[in-house]
Amino acid sequence: MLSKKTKYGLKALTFIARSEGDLPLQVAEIAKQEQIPQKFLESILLTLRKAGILGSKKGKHGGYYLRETPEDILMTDVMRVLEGPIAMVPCVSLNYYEKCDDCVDEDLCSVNKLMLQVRDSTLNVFRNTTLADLSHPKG
Amino acid sequence: MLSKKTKYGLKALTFIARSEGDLPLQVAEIAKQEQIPQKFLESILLTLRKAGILGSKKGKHGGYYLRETPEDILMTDVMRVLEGPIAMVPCVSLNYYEKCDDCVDEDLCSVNKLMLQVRDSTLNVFRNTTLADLSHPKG
DNA sequence: GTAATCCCTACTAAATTGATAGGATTAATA
DNA sequence: TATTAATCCTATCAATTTAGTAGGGATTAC
Repeated sequence: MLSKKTKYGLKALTFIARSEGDLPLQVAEIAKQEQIPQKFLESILLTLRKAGILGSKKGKHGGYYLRETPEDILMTDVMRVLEGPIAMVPCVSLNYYEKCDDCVDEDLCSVNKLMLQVRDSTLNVFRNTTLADLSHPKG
Repeated sequence: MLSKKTKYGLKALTFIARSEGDLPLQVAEIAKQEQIPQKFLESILLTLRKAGILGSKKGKHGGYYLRETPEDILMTDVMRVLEGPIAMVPCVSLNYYEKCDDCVDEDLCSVNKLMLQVRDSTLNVFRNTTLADLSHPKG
């Protein structure tokens, strides 16, 4: 299951991408429009900012904005920040590889074999989808 | 993350497929060979039996066996039984569709748009992978 | 200097996961 | 028929994760 965190994060990013003004958008505004608990959203946007996807401005009239144009924001990056590793098992993870302690030979492991394919196909989707793709009515 | 249940289930199925004798295999044997807690594995194999993927024989010299040949056991079925719906959100699920209560228009929803693609690509893998594929040394 | 806004830490309730425990039921066989 | 070996079933439990809440600190516009 997709976590609410990821779901809210994606919705918020899309909302910001669609607004595309010069002014930063406030958490309160996004939370209201997208029906997301404000405090929860706050922590999510903070994560996205720390990851370099969002920028922020503090104080009055502050808020969040995209660091790059939607066309340049890939889902690989967004999903890794929000949902964690794309691989479903560490032994097929590109960025967080870890050998299973119980696994004698990865080439013989059915879990490895299957999840490798799933990872590749999922990665293929994320690598070819930008925030712009998600923000347009059709596409 | 893939659950241990699914991981163990896949390993057990592969083990049974590779053994391919006439005799049913006992939980204790599989658990020992695959390093799986026996009681946990018991409940997993029971689930697979109730789903029609495994058959069982009770009593002395009993055990579990495949109901079909490995070539005919699709990962779509196995994964649905072990891990649940393949879709990461109910609104893109084929078998368990549910509309999001907060979502005004699915065609405009970025989460829907992205997860639909992920579901399709994952489903494509599962539909084209059989237990036989996972059981052979190469493939 | 005040109001608005992000920033940060800590806490918590509920759900899920990964088991374990104990025994009921069934079947082979001596 | 008694024994043994297996599946079957229910209940319980600890640890972890998820989804949030609470409260305030820091910063900036005006």
